[in-house]
Amino acid sequence: MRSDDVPEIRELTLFRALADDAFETLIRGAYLQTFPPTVELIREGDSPDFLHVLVEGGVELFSGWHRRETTLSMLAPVSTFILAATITDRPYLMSARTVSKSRIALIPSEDVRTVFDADRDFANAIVNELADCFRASIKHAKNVKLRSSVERLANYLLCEVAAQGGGSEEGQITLPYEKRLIASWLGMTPENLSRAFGSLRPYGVRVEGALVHLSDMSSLRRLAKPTPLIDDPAS
Amino acid sequence: MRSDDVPEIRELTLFRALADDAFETLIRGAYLQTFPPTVELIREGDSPDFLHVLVEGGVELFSGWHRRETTLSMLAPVSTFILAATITDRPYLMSARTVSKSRIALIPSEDVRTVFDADRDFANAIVNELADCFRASIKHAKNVKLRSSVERLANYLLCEVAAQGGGSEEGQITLPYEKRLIASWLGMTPENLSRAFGSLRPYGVRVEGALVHLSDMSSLRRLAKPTPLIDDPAS
DNA sequence: CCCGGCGTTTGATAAATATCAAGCCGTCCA
DNA sequence: TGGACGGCTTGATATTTATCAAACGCCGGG
Repeated sequence: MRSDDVPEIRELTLFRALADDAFETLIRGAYLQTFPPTVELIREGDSPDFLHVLVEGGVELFSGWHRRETTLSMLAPVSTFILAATITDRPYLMSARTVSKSRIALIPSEDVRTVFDADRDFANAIVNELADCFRASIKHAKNVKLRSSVERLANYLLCEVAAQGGGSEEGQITLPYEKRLIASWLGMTPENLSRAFGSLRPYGVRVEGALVHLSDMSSLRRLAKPTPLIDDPAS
Repeated sequence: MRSDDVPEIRELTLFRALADDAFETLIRGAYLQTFPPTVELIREGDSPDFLHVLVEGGVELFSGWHRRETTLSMLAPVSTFILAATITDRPYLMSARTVSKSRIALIPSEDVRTVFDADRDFANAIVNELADCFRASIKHAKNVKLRSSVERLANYLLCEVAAQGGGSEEGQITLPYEKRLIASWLGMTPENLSRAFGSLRPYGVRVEGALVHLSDMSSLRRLAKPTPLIDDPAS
């Protein structure tokens, strides 16, 4: 790894509390690599050689089964991925591909396990990260099992407008990636996402390419019935 | 806690490697309680006062949203639950209720966090438990998002027959709990589960109450197309 | 022993979602 | 600059799944 990349990694929540020598162990065998879009980084079923840390760009976690495919997570910097597989040394459950040009740190799994055993702060950070991933996954399952596709889209839009700093009555968001990915993450086909946008029109949702205008968020909220126990990524 | 209950707890994977004094800290404030069936133990949104350990019986983890409800996990002894909420001290994402008479150990969350910080073996066990929960949740999401309800049922039956020690060509299983719970876990209505059983008849599936006979598992397997990355609880 | 309740099944129907097909519209590349 | 490609939309249709209603049967309580 280039030495001027190191401070950047050091700043990540996962590594901030780490003792210097433990950190040194981790990065000794680590790479920081840049990938173009749509590169498959990981194939589900393979063994976890490296813990991955997305430093810049975007990554999709997805899974396939007999001609079907679904997106399970969209990652933004800074996130680790396949932490659970790394820690327990079991095969990946998801594949990963870049959605845009991305910089990714690759840390040998064995080193992660070594430092995990030796450094309590690191172990602590790992556990918190894992717990967050678990909770996110539960929320995802609840979203899919409890709501219709229109309801999922409505809630997605409300989450995005909050994240992108819109008002509480109207707002505007730019979809952060292709609609087909949003559709797949929300558990529907692209055609269905289009139609779902259409059926949100009476609730003040207007789409122009990647731009979405929300002109009546109260009414949208009445339809979406958001709850922190599904929709709040921080809760 | 009654002193003759202690050895039983001590045997659990989570506590086996634990130093004596650390274990003592955990046990000091703990209860072991017996609950009748259908008691609501935890309500989603509440704060995690206790880590729960199911010692005997059965527990359903479920979640509701506006008149809808879904089962996210069925627990058999010995399992912990709401570990993630306990560790990160955030509200429960799921409710829990007993499905049968159950004995459950309740360990104050604060004690769990204290021992977690002090004892490396315990931290290690916690992380493995968490990683397993996370992976199970991912598998659940994949199952729901990638397969139809008939496919989910077919795979469920194959999992059960393997767990209950059936052969590889034919076998018989007894459903471990009410069909409505299985339906809810598989993400369908009870009516639909009935019909799904019906459409598996040509694949050698015959139902008699809680007994299910599988007379042509090869054909069932061709339909189900099981994969360890969704169906193997141990992988 | 009979009764009532609840879980289950079955049927009829409706709603949600996917599939197939075609056309549109950008972008990228030759 | 023309064209090819991929993503998006729209329409028609098929499939999947849910809902509503009724009947059955098991099981526990009076």
